[in-house]
Amino acid sequence: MKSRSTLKHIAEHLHLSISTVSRALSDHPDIAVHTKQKVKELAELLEYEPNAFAIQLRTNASKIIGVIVPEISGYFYHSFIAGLEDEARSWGYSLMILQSGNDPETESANLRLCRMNRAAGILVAAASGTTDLTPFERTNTSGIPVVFFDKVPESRQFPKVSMADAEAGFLGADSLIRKGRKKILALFGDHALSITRKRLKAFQGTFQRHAPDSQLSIRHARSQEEARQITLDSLCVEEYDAVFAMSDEILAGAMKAIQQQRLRIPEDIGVLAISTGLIPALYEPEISYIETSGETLGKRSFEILHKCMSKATPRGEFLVPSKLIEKGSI
Amino acid sequence: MKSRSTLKHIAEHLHLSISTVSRALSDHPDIAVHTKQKVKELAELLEYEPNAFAIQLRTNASKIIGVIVPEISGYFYHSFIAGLEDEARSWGYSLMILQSGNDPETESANLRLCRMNRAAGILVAAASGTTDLTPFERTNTSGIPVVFFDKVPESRQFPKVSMADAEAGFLGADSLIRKGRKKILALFGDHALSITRKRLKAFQGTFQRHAPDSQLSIRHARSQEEARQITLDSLCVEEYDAVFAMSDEILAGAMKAIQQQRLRIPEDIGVLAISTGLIPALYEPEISYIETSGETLGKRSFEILHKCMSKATPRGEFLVPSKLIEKGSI
DNA sequence: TATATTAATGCAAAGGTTTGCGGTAATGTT
DNA sequence: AACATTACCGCAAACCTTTGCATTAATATA
Repeated sequence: MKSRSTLKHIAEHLHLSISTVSRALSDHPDIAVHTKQKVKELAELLEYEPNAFAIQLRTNASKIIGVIVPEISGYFYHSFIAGLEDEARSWGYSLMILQSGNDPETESANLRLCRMNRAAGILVAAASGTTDLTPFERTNTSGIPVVFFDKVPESRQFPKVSMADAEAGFLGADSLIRKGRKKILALFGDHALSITRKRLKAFQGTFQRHAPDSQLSIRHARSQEEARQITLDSLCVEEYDAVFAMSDEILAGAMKAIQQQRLRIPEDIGVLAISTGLIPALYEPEISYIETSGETLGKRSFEILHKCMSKATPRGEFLVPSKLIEKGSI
Repeated sequence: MKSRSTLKHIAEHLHLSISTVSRALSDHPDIAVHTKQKVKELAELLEYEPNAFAIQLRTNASKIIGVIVPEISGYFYHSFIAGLEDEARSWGYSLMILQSGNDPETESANLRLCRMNRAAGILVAAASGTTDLTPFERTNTSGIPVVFFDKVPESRQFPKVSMADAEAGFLGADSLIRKGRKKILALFGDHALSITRKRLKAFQGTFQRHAPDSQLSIRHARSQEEARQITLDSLCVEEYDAVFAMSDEILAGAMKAIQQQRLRIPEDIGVLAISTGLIPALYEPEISYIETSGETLGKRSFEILHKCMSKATPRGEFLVPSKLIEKGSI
C-alpha cells in the first residue's frame, strides 16, 4: 500500500513552499509559469491526487449531492438517477444514493448522513408516509439546499420539480379524443396520491370540455395485479374502445389482462399510457405513451438544485413537460 | 444559515477540553459517567453532528463505497444497486454511484474520483471496452480494495463476483429437456461477451449430454430489436417447440416477435429466459425464468468487498446461484 | 507517612489543504 | 539615485477531529 503523495512531498522535492505548490496546481496568477510547469510535471510523475477530505474540511464544502428516493429499482427512479448522474458529473459533482424504503425514519437518518457529509445539495423524493418536514428544514437552515422531486410535499417552502402531471393528463385525454375513442377504460393509481389526482383531474376535465359525450370508466388500482384484475373484470362485462393507464405499473397490469383476453391492439382495443417508455417498448405493437422522462426530470432537477447551491433561491414548483410518443397502439 | 456546532463549542460551554468531549461522545472508559451524560445532553441540545470531513481526514478512511457501472438504468444494474445499498446501509456505508457509459476513459476518471474521496472500497462492472487494468491496479495498491462484479475481467488478480452463468445455462437447458421440448430456438447475446459464452457453453453441453437428439438453433443478437428480427425470421420459416432467451433484453425482443406472430404461450410455443424477473412478470401468462437476482448479487458483492476492506484478501470468482422460477410459459 | 495505583482530564500534534498577508528581489519611473 | 511598482514566493492560521502521552487529584497500599 503505497502512501499517497501530498503537496508537501512535491514542495520538498522542488524546494518550494506548500502554498506555492498549491497555487501552482490551481494556476494562480502569482506563480511564475516555469514554476507552474515544474510543479505540474512532478505532480504528474508522483501521481499526485488531491486529498478530498482536506479540501472539503478546509473549504467546508463537498462536491457530493445527496439523493434520497423511496427505492432505486422499480419503474422510475433509476432512470431519474441515471439522468441526474450524467448532468451532475459534467459539473464535477458525484451522487450519494440513499434509499428510504418509504420509511420516514430511515429518510431522516439519510438526511443526517447527508448533513454529516456536508452534501452540496440534496434531492429528495419524499417517502409516502412523510408528513413532518422539520428534518428537511433543519437541513436547509444548516446551509444545505433541499429540493424535492417527483414525490413532493404540499409545503411551498422548498423548491420542487416534478412531472407536468396535469399536462400529461390533458395530453392523454386529448389524444384519445383525436383518435375518436368514445368508450374508455381509464385506469389510475391510488386516489390518495397527489400525482393521481392531478393526472385524473386534467384527464377528466379535458373530456368534459372537448368530448362530453364520451363514456369514461374511471378505475383505481394500487398495484399491478389489481390493475390486471380490474381490467380483466371490466373487459369481460363491457366492450371498450381504449384503455388508458396512468403509469407503467398500471399499464403492465392492464396489458396482462388484454393479453389474457387475446385482444388485438389496436384493432380490438386501443391502448395509451403515461410512461417513461421502457415498458411500452416491450409489446407488439409498441404502446403509444405520454412520455414522462425520468432522465429529463433528473437533469432538470440538477439545474434547479444547482441554482440553489450558487445563490439564487428559486421558489415554487417546476414542471417537466411531457410529450406524446406515437407508436401503433391507438 | 446557522453555523454548525463543533466539539469546541460543547467544550467551551462545559469548561472541558475538546479531547474530553470527543471521548465522552464515543463512550471512552476514561471519562466519568456524569461527564459523559452532561456532554451528551448538550450535544443533543446543540444538535451536534460530527464533521465527517475532519474525521475522514484524521482517520484517512471514509464510509463511502464507490460503485462504477456502465449505466444505471436498463435491465439489471439498478436492482444490483438497490440490493447493495440495502446491505451497505446496514453496515453504515453509503454509496457513491458513477456511470462509465461503457467508456474506459470515463471509467478511469471515475476511479480517480473514488481515490480522491478515499472510498473505503470500490465495486465495478467493467465497461465493455476495458482492457487495460492498470488504473484498477493503481487504485488497489493505493490501499482501496477493488472488486469486480457482473462484467468481470479475465485477470485473476482481483476478487470477482458474478452470476453463476454456467449454472443458469444448465438450468435453462435442463428445464427445457424435462418439459420435453425438442426443437428449440435459443437466443443468446453478443458472442464476444464472456457471459454469453459461459451461458451458451453450459446450455449446449447439457443438451449434448442429456438430450443429444434435440434440435437446437443457436442465434446471437446484440440488441432487443435484433432479437425481435431474428426471432421473427426464425418463426416464419420453421416451427419451434420453445424459445430460450439468455437475457431480459433478448427476451423482450423475442416476445415482440411472438406477439407479432400471435402465438399462444405455452400451447403454440414455450418460452424460457434467464432474467431478473421484472420483464417476465409483464406478460400473460408470465414467463418462466432462471432467476439471476440483481439484489442478491448486490448483497453478495458487498460481503466480498467487506472482507477485502477488513483484512482478508479473498481470491478468485464468487458465484451467486440462480434458480428456476416456474410460471406458466413452458 | 510516604509511595504506588487509579481515575479523570488536558495538552498538543497530526492529518492535507487553502488563503490572507507579509516579504524580497527585480524592474520601471522620475 | 531614490522611490514606486511589479512579480514571485513563503509564513502561518484555520478547518475539526482523534489519540498518545502527560498531568493532576484522589484513593489505595505498604
